[in-house]
Amino acid sequence: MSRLDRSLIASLPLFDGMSADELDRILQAARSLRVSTGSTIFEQEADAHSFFVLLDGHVRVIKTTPEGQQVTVRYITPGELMGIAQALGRTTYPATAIAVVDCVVLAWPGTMWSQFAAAFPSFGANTYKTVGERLQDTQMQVVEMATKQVEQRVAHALLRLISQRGRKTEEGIAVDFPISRQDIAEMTGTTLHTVSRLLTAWEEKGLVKGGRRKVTVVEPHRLMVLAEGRSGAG
Amino acid sequence: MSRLDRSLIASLPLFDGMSADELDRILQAARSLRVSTGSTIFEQEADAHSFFVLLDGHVRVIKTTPEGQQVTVRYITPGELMGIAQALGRTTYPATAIAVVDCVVLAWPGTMWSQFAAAFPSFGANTYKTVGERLQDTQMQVVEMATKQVEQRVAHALLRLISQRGRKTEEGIAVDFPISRQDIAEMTGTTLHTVSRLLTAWEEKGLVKGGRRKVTVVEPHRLMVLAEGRSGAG
DNA sequence: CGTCCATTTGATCAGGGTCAAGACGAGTGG
DNA sequence: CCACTCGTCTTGACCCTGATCAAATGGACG
Repeated sequence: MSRLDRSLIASLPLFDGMSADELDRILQAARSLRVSTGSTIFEQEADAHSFFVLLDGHVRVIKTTPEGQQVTVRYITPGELMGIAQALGRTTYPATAIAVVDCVVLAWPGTMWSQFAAAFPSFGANTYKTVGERLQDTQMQVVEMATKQVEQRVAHALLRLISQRGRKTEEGIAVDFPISRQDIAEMTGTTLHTVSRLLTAWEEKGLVKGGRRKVTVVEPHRLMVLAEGRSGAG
Repeated sequence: MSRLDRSLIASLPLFDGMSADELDRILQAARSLRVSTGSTIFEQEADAHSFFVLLDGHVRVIKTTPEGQQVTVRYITPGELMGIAQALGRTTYPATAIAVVDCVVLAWPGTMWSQFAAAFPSFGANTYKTVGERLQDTQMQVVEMATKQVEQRVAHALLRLISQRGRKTEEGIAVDFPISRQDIAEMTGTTLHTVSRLLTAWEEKGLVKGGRRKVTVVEPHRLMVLAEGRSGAG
């Protein structure tokens, strides 16, 4: 295995304020993995042997119910932590992580998490900030599911996708990894049929442009109006 | 104001592993408040001047949408932290907290949170454990809302209420604070009408017993069967 | 060229929201 | 002590959103 260079992680907010020497020490403990599309990085209920940072690619984090239904909890972008069961006081992973494209990740033994947090205060603080942000995101999602119609939820989900993982094209802003109708349904608590119907309707109105495992938002602003919902919109 | 005695907090898990001296130092910085039923302890979007520990009573934490709809995020039990915007890296409260009965709370200036976390590592660790647990609870809730029918969600909510805040009576296990149909609706993302119909139906089957702002679960086990839902239940 | 997967689209229908009244019970003021 | 009022709860009627069932179409890739 080739030596990991500190430039891999130096620019990540997670390691903000750490010296070159500290970064090297952290990297020494890491191993880097290539994960091919569709492979599982860690699995719900499994022993949390490691925690990870995604360097490149995109990861979908899902929870599966006892009945086998899947709910997508979040997508992970390069630079983000994942599988931090230790930071949540758990010994098993609360969800499953699947690479939606070929990925590069760094992995550390789970037991090192508390050492890192103690030795590098900014690392601990940044992790907890991440956890705090995820709590707020998740609470927002609960509010949305409790109060908004499916159409608004799907519109919101699309807007979040393009704002955080969008890529400009000549047609508009596309989600820069393959995403199916089923995937969107699992993010919003609906069915692929409903998502398909919505996207078709929006495409007819010129708001979006679809494709096989592909969505491009043509008119973000009008989609935003839709996402706000009917109250006050006549 | 009378001096606060360390016995008030010594038994709380949050302060586990702290010496008498440390507890005294923490209490010196605290002020205690009595909050009467229905009063607001802190308000969504307001500047997070303080964080709190509930000593006695029950608190409902709600989020209000721009359209004015309310969603109950959680109920706080004695001993729990609340309003810990600082631990989430925020300067404003993400939700509103309302006393559902007369309450006693301790409050500390928000600026002290990071000092506490630094000076008393177990305090910091315990807080983050709380945040982690809430993240998991909230994710569970998302999964439930995405995959379960209203009947199952309401059944689950009731079971959680009595398991965490239940009081045994001769009729069964009652929620030990006043809770209306509307409150239950706001916890589960439905309407008071649907909750009312469900409770009436369950009462006819002998599962629960209702009352004005009061619910008693007579047969937790049968309610649990309902909460599991139809898949596999015939 | 055939197979597999994603997507589309139609038809049906039920869960549960909305609208509308009323009943019930608790607290209040006369 | 009673009448009144307000907030909670119940119940009926209706209907809409979105799930379910079913099938066909269309690309992508081997």
